Amino acid sequence: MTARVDMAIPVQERLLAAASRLFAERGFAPTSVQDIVELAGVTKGAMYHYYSSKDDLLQQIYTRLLSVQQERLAEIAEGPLPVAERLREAAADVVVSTLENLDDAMVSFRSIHMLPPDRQAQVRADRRRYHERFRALIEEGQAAGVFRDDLAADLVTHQFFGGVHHLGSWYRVDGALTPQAIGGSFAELLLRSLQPI
Amino acid sequence: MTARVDMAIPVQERLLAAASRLFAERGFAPTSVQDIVELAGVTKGAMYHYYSSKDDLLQQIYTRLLSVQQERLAEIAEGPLPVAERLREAAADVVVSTLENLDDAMVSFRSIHMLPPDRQAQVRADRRRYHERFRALIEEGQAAGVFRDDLAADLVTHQFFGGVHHLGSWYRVDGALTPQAIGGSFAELLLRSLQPI
DNA sequence: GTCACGATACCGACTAGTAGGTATGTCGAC
DNA sequence: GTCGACATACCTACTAGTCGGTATCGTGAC
Repeated sequence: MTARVDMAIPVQERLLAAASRLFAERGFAPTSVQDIVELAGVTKGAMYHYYSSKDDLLQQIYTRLLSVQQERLAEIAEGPLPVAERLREAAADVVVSTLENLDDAMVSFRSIHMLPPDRQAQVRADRRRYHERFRALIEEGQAAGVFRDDLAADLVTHQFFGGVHHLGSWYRVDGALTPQAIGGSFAELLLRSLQPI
Repeated sequence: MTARVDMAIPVQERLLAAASRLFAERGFAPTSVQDIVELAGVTKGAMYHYYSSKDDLLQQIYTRLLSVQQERLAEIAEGPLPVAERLREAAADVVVSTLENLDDAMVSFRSIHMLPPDRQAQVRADRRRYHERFRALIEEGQAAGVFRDDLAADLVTHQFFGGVHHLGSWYRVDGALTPQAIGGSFAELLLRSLQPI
């Protein structure tokens, strides 16, 4: 089982990648630390050298993804384009970045409740900030009159991110649709649904 | 811990309700059979008398929800209304029925991969049929020219059900929004995004 | 009416195995 | 010689599921 491991990649990264893969495939609880270290081609000693616990691995996965997405959203949201175009770009981008980090994303979306309550709270707070930044774009467009305002921005955001969270349960890497195509379609759906009456 | 249990409700139902609650809250794997029987106010003997395994409980929860939703969708889809109205009703209804069975729904959406592969396949097949029935409504509308047809019906369906699956992570029973209001808004978003250009 | 008797409903102690985590050992670089 | 980077051996807690047993119920004979 330790055969096909690329030993050039640092042990820390191999462990995190292995954990992400297995957590995404089977879920957090049913994946044993033993499974992870075998896939990474090391032993438990190595894992507990770099990470303090199984929970720690989960949190690192979560943090890694969210920091990437938060950065990209901030850059787009603060850009110079009109609000409708910024929202379109932000929507398409979160789809693409989710699909490009699908293991991490699936784990993040499905396994938060496996963290101890305090870690969980922090994670939720981070995600909430992300959600609010996105929602603010919609509200900005509503205030400017370019989006219909008879639908709560919060609800629209939840509905949209639901679609994003759900990507992992149907997207196939070898399928016909590229991440960019899906992102474009999702963004179009969102923009269209916000078009004033 | 066996204090607040309504002993009038049959043991089988109490067990299923307890399992659904706990699986929804903590996930399948981290919930022990002991937790379930304590919440239901019985012992393991009772549980293994009515159910063959922990997996069996999960499958019963799944089946219970899907059969309800499948029936309701079929009734609506075969109704006499114009296709746009049938889609609106179906969309709103799945939101309402999901929120009315939120524990079951969360478990179904999050814990399929905990079932043994053969059970899992059957469950996926059932869900796929549901998905396809819904998608057929969209395709019918596209063929009739009342929906735009430059977006794949499959993609639209996935995006919409993503929003439905995600309901459990933000909906609060004591919140301001009723299930009907949310269903109405979701349906409006969907219909709007399908409006011809 | 009551008694025998078989079935159903349920109890709770037990087991075999697995899990996360730790303690200690090895070894090469500097 | 000591420090980082791992390996190996092991501990303890906990889990799903089993099993022998009991209590209650339904029912038919008399």
